[in-house]
Order: sequence, then C-alpha cells, then structure tokens
Amino acid sequence: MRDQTPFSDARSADLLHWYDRHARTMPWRISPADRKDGVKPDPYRVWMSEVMLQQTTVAAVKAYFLRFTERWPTVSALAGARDEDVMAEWAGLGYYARARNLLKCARVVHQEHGGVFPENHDALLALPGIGPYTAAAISSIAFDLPETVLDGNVERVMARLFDHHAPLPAAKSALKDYAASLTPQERPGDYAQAVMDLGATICTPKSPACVLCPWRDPCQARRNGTAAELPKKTPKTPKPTRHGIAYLARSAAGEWLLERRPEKGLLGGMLGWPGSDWSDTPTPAPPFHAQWRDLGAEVRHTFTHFHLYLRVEVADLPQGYNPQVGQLIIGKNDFKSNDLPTVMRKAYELWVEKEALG
DNA sequence: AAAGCGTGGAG
DNA sequence: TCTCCAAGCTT
Repeated sequence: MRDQTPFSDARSADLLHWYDRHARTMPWRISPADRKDGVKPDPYRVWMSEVMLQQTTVAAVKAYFLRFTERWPTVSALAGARDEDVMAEWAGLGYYARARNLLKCARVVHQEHGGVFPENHDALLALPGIGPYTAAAISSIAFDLPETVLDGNVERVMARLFDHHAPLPAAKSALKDYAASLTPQERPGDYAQAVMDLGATICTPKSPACVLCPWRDPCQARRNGTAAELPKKTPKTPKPTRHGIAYLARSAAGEWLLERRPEKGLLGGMLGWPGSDWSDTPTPAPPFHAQWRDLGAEVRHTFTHFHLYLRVEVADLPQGYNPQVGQLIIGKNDFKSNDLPTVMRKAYELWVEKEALG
C-alpha cells in the first residue's frame, strides 16, 4: 500500500531535518539527538502520554503525566492501583472513559502480556482505549515501526499539502492514504512526532506560518492560496442548553455526602454531588428530606454536546445519616475538591464563595 | 456509524 | 461572549 517513491523520501527527509532543529521538549519525549545515541523511549510512558493527549492539549497534559508516572512508575504498578485512586488522579482532565480504559489496559498488559507492551500494531489495537491513532503512535514512537499516525494535526497538514477539499470526517481515509505515502522506513518514530509538531506549531488551524514551513515549496494549498480554509469540515450541530440541581449536604463535622457515578455515561466512574436529572425542566431529587437552601447563583459549564446551568442547594447532613447505595460520606480531611470532575468542583467552589467565605 | 463523551485556552 | 478545537475511542 505504501508508495515509497524518491519524492516521498525527499519530503520526509526535509521534515526530519526540520524536526532535528525544532523538536519541542516534552516530559515523555526522547529528543532526536538522544534517539540517535540509542536512547529508547519507555513504551509505558509513550502509551500514557498518548492516551492523555487524545483530544487534549500538551499544556493540559503535562502536570497529569508527571503525577501519574511518579505515583505509578510502571504499567504493573498502575495495574495494582485502586480504581478510585486513578479516577481521582484523572479528575479535571476530561473524557473519563480514558481513565477507566487506562486501568483496564494496564491490567491486561500486566496479566496477559507479562507487564510488557506488545511490539505489534494489531495487538496494541486490541487493548482497551487504544484505537487506530494510538496504536500507530505507540508502534512508531516507542518501537520505530513504520506505521502512519493520523490525528487532527496530520489531517490538516495533508489536506493542505495536497490541497484536498473534501470535508472531514468523510475525507479521513483519503488523508490517511496521503499520509501513508509519505511515511518513511527510516526514523518513523521521529517522523510521526515531526508531522504532529509541524501541525501544532507551523501548520496551525488559523493563520499558518507558511514562510517558516519546511514543506512550503511542495504545499499545493499554499500555491493555491487555500491553506487557511483547509481542512474543510462538515458543520456541527449547535449545543442545546440543559438545567439541573446539585445537592451539597455537609455535616457539622465537615463531612460531605457524595455519589460514585455509574461506570457508563457522562462522568462515568467519577465522584459527584447527588442531583436531579439534567434536562429542559429537571425534576428535583434531594437525597433526603430537609430545608434545602438555594445558593442563589448557578454553575455554568459546557460539555462536549450541551451547555449546563446547575443550581446548587445546600442542607445540613443529619447526624448518623445512613448512606444509600452509591452514596458515600467523605470526612473533612479526606475530601479534596480536586478529586471531583470540573463541573462538580465548580459547584463546591460556589458553596465556598457563598457560604464558607461570604 | 453517528452520537456520546470534558475541559480549558485562543482568538 | 461565543466558537473553535486539542496527539480520538467506543458503541
């Protein structure tokens, strides 16, 4: 399938030369110079970074990556972690199915692969939370296998390099073919990171810095003046607005009543406040009968596919309250708002602002 | 296979 | 304020 022409070899060599001079440093990356000295990346760290980077910016990932790899230095250490510890450590990073699958994957690698990541694209693809992009990324970056990564950066770079106007996501396979035609047999790991760095720093979505681009000469969109309008995308449907109520119950001793959310669905597996449904007209659902007081302000939060206005009501948690199924009481010293997903943390912070302080 | 799934930063 | 979108995966 791969078209290894002298043309593509020259293109990839140009990009690798640029990468040798401009590669950014990241906590999970081995510099091109160190790679040439024979330093090999740790597949565990490559996998961890790639999962965190799914739909997430490098800036947001860095601190999480450092905390995870310090707390769980190996895949077997992670496999032995408690679910709630991993979910709490992931809190705030979003797309929480990634954390659930991260742990599942670690346990499969530990138990079924002897704690060693398989050096094989198809075996990687079969692991939880590893899809086409991540399998190719680990294959190339960790194992220097000539697989083709296709992420949002590569899609944009290929759409412009070949001036391809068909809209995403339908154009994905065509763009993958273009990308595959350029993937070199030499240094495929550095090459994969180079294309993505190019997209992240030069061939950016808005106002690309074409004058600095190592591919400015062959770029057909630049020649045709269409770079800034590529890639085309099918328009996305507008987000609806939903409403809800969160119930914050606190005991005199400073304990909080929380819930572990079900594994599937929004914020699955994470801690949260008891609450109503989130809908056009939510049905009140206080966890117990009491005089609930409205904080008089709303949390505003936007998820992937809807806006949420969340009212916050508070009450005193009765002495000796008996937690229902799925509920838990967390003591003052064990409660950390950073263990909550962001929308739930915002509700807590509203309470701090309205009651604890003001 | 289209929809569900988070969050924060940039413009 | 609002829109876009960032190294996508699962069902």
